Amino acid sequence: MTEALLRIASTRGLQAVSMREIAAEAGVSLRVVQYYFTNKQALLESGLTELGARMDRRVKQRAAAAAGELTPRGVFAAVLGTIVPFDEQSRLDSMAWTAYYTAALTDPALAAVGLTLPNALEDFLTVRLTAAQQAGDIAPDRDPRTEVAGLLALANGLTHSVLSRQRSHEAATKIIDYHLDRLFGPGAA
Amino acid sequence: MTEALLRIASTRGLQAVSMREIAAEAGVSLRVVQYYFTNKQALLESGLTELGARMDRRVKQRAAAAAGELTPRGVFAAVLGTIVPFDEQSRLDSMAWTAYYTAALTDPALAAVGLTLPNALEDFLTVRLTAAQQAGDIAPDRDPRTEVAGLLALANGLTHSVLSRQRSHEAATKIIDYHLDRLFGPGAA
DNA sequence: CCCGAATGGATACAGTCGTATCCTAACAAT
DNA sequence: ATTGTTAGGATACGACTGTATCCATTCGGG
Repeated sequence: MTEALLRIASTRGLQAVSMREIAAEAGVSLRVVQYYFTNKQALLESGLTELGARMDRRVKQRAAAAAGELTPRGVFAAVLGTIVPFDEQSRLDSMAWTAYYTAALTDPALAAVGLTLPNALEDFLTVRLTAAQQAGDIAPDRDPRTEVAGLLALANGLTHSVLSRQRSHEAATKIIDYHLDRLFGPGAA
Repeated sequence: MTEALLRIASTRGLQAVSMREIAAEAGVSLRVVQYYFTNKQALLESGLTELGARMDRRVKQRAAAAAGELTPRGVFAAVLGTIVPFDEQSRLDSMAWTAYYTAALTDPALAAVGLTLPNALEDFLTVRLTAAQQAGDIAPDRDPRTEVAGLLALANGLTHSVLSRQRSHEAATKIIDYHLDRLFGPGAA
């Protein structure tokens, strides 16, 4: 049901999401949609929550795949590489995510839910980078939080250019790797 | 009239834009809105065009203010510094721009208009950076287009974090300057 | 057995949407 | 002076929206 919502949001936009459209997409009656989600607001929030859960799942999946050698750089490559859409499903999810992000800019209720994950991500990576700095993996004159903010902003910006088909996933990944090389590269300690 | 449209789009979102709302905001009757813009589609496109014109004006204004010493780095600082919102008006315009960008992801008609300026910007900066490279201002092993793409993505990502009030304009500018230092810094030639 | 809760189909309601139509004015050119 | 174009007020239309109501099932515990 929430899947039907996200399918519509990612292909036709959040403004095309109506209770009747979701009912049709999910193959149920309007009443059923009303039954499981009392409000449209509740429905929208459930979509955002599900989107966050998917993102979380993807990061963990990717981290598990690259397990064993979880270097600080590996963690960053996994997380940032997950933000930029890399297959059709993650592209669709990114579309929906962008739609939600934009809606949240003018809808405080959505903003509260939507900012949770990005903030958690920034905190998580900052902790990791601070630890990496103390271990001598990156130069001491770098400010971990600023670096993390820059990398996340870069990943988000690249996501946009990938979504609008200005750039391929590979091109975006190369740019990220380039920046990670700079951060974790030689002359770090 | 188009101003009324952008005022609504930037404060209440593009989905809150209706012909009647614009009429009320502009203090005219519904018929007048219909008269000057035959379609809602035409109305939306006029808003996007106006938004691009404003952005263009701002860049030129900033370039003129920093005139005289138009180093390659100065050009980049001016352009990227203009992308990240720096006052209330540019913040509102960025809000509207984001709304349009998102709408364009699922509306081909808007995408055609909306991709013109970003592409022109990337081309413009790439030409500048290529020239700077030939003049020895940046290292020969850098790929100008890739660098430009990375910087624009960074500026766009930072814009988002500024809009959602995760970061101040000053913090964003500092991150950009840091990256420009790296690109144009010593050891370039 | 049966009765209340969970589940869901059908339909109705008031509002908003984009668009179209009908009717005045004003003003410029013939 | 009349005619045509530009400009705009008032209102109507059908489509769609979120939400509410009324009713029919199904099903598990008393």
